[in-house]
Amino acid sequence: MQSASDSEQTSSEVTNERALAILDAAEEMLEAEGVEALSARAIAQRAGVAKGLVFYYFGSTQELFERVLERYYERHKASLERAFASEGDTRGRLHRVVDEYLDFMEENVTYARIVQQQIASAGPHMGLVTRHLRQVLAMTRTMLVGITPSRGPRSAEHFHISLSAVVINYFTYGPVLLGEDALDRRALDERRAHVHWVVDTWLDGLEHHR
Amino acid sequence: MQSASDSEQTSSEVTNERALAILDAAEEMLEAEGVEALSARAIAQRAGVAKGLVFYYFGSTQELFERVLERYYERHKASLERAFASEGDTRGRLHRVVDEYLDFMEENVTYARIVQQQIASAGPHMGLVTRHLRQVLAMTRTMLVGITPSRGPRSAEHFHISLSAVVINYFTYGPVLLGEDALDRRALDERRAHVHWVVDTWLDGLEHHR
DNA sequence: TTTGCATTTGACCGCTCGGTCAAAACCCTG
DNA sequence: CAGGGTTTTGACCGAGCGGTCAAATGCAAA
Repeated sequence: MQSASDSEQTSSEVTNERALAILDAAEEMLEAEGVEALSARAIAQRAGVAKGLVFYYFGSTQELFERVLERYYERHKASLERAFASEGDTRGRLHRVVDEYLDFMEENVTYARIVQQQIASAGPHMGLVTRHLRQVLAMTRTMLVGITPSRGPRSAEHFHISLSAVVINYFTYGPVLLGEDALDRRALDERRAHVHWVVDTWLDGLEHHR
Repeated sequence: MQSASDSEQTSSEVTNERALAILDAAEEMLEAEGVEALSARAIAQRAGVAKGLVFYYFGSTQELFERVLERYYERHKASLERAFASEGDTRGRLHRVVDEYLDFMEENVTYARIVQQQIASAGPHMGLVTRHLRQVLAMTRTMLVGITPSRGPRSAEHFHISLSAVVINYFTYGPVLLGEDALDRRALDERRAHVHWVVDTWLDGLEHHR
């Protein structure tokens, strides 16, 4: 096989066994220790592999990190598309999207953290993150067409930012403001009810405004 | 004068001229280069001072960073308290709080970034950030008493998280999703209108629910 | 002027980082 | 078995980091 570092460019799969081990190790460390604990040495050790192999397969730690982000995003996208494709009126579909979004975040709090962190710090992976987030925005936009005006303070863009803020920030701010049990089952269900209430209130407000 | 590193503990002022220069330099660098560019060397150079002085006055780079955070927070708090203290009914006061919040964020985007970053990365200054954010939550809570139920999905806690999410995230996600001009005067005014609409819709919904 | 303390300096230490690379190990084919 | 490409290793490099500290400087009181 060729040195893998130049054999793929976009979001193609990592097939090689060792490369996958490295990728998994990186993701595990990210979940367990946080992004600042990541280093080629530590990842290699966790994967049971020599440090050089990280660079052999991924070229640089940055590229490795991007592959981890890609994997997260693929799951995120698949999860949302499922909900977007569902049947019913906009209100019902929107509730399903929100549920899917919340489900995903429950199981991937780390993803929420990384994205917020990258955005807030203008980190080195902004290009990737930008591309991803804009695709999600595009989904929301097509879904809200006909419901929201195309410009102004009630445009789909504003709702998208607000809604994803309401969803995502709970997972980062919640534990800080309410204590660690903010991510308990009970608390999460309560938050879910809150988000659904927010969605309904907004939709009512939008209808009323027309 | 005593070695300043142990002369103060909480949020007391930095009076010394050189210490202030260092503090200002740190804040400037934070605004200009981002948090990862911060280093004792770089800050000292920008302040026109030897590196050792940073440790002489602040003990460690961590403590220096905390002082920068403190200063931001003092301004934030002062800004919000002004609005909370205003006259009128809850709706009017809430709009004033939101306006003040938006004004503050416009002028201190860096603060928004740092806080989000610390929270998202469980950074080394979580204790400080937690203390600050909880004080702000306490303000919101007292303001919404009688309007929101004390528990459940429409509690003041949920609204606080949602509202501050809607306010703050625009400054971090906006430029990513809508392009750099998301922070233009025009775009910011539009966002302001959106946030006010959100507040009104929520208050209407809350009244309707009682 | 001398003494003593507070302030200021920057060379220096130990450490970790990302990344390189020559050599070793592995593996398939002739 | 021999040869040759691929994969894997880990010592090594230069750079930057936070932090220390002995020495230099400034300064005010005796």
